[in-house]
Amino acid sequence: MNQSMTRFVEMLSARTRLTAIERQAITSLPGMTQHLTGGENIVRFGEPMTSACLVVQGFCGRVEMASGGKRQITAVYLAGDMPDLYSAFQPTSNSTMEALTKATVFRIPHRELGDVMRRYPAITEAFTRYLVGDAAITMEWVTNVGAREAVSRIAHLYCEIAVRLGQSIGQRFSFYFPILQSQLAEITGLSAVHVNRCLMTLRSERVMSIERRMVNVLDWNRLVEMGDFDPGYLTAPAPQRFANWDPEGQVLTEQSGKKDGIGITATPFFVADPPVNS
Amino acid sequence: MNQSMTRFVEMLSARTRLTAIERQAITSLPGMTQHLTGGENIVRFGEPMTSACLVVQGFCGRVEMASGGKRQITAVYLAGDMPDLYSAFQPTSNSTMEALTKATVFRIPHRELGDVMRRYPAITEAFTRYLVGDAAITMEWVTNVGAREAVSRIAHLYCEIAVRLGQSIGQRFSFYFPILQSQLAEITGLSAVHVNRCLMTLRSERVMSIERRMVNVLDWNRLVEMGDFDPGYLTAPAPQRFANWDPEGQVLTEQSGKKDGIGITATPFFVADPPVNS
DNA sequence: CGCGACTTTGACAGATGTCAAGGCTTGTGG
DNA sequence: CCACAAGCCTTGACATCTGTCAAAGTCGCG
Repeated sequence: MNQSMTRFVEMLSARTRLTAIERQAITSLPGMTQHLTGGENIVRFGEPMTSACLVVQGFCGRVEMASGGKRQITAVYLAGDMPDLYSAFQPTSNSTMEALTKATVFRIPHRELGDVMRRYPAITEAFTRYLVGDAAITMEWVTNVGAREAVSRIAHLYCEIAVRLGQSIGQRFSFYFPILQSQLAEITGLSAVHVNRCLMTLRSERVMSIERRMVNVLDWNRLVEMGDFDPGYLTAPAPQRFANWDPEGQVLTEQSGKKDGIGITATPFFVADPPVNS
Repeated sequence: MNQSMTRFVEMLSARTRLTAIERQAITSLPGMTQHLTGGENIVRFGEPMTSACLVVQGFCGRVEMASGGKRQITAVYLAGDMPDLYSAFQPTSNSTMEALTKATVFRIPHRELGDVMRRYPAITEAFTRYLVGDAAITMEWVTNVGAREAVSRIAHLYCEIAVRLGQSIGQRFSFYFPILQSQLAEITGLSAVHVNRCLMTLRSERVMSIERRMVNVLDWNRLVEMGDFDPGYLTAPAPQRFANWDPEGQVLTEQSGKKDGIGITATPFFVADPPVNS
């Protein structure tokens, strides 16, 4: 669990400057580990929710049903993602979430998330920015599915996953992404057969290949080009922070952040309960 | 401007319980009115932003470019929407926003938005829930473009717009939605010619017709069915609220909310600056 | 009244979907 | 360790939807 939680905190930190205390408050959030088999539902559409989950291992996704039983996967979540963080703000599920592969999730009660947001306003901020980042990905998916042709859509997806996994290093590299071709079809809005044809094309052109669930990128530049991929939507230029902004304009270091542990700093927006030191 | 601002506050209130004071704090946000012609850019991709805008009149949208100059509209915003509220949290534009028709927007400086969020934690919450709602729409668009065939996509879009405009009353009704067929094509990921063919089908089957930019819904049930439309994603079941939660479990009325005007209530999460009464 | 911007139509091309069969992997049980 | 079964991948033939191109028709604005 630890590693995925660390990853989650890193993603938050990429958009919001968090102190060590705040980071730890997130890391030590309690929850319940749950193991899932591929295809198993995590939450169903319309259900009331009382917890949000962190993906610890494996891959999860959101699925929407269209008429004729056609399925559309509208989001994919990797280890370290928190797919339904939104539910902490709106506790009714607005789509079905399922494990795309064998997966482990860590369910954190909304109550705990609420507590931590109340104690640390910067964490609320961080969550909101995380949601903003998520929305940017979804928007890019609209473009992917709406404006690119088949091979591009698939190439784009693999580019995105590679970057999100932090694996896109150099021209050639491999990563584990055990998604079925039928699921790729549901992601890209294509038929499974056509996905297969596209993968064959990518393979025969020495751009990428898939062997026993491992994705081998053979020519990253080419893949990026074919996928019309610009990673800009995955990152924020610089981390921000409103809460507890240092009055002197001095950047909060992990040092100065630690002050939160002893008392209230200069300009708190929240009246913080004293942080619990586990 | 007033009417669209009221609409915005209503949309916030649908998801977050706001007091009269808080609502007024939003309503009286200062800004600058700006008039735009159809096709004109509001913000370009990647630009730093210092304000967010409320759509006062007309229709705006986000546009992403794919290779070969193909454009995809990933979101449409109506009067009362705040298309780039996200920028208050992440002040770099992540897509180009343009006026889809002649439009008027009201630009509110981030500074002011930040102020109001700082003073009223419930407003921060409300903004976050608004962003969550926006994301739900975007996700539905992925499904629309990825999993439905041409006529359905178009029908679905019109259903969504009708509901968002609050115009879907009864079996037959009309509303003004002056979008070009070429823009419809950019929204649905189809070619303009094919959009035309689909519109002709809808017309000949007496489901809906378009006359001089007015959309006439002739058979709402049928349109909903053809569009595979379920309005669930547009609404939240019940408004929520964390901030200043009444300790007795008593519901905040506009009365009790007014207490905020005089001082700090029992369990504030924020140390509020005294609200400014304009 | 005339021009420019949209819409409408037709003919044709191309991309992607569907159906169906056969070949591989992978995991399980003997 | 082998054999089998189930699920997944691959391929081919063919159908269909949607895109492209081009021209004519319509609407609205100056």
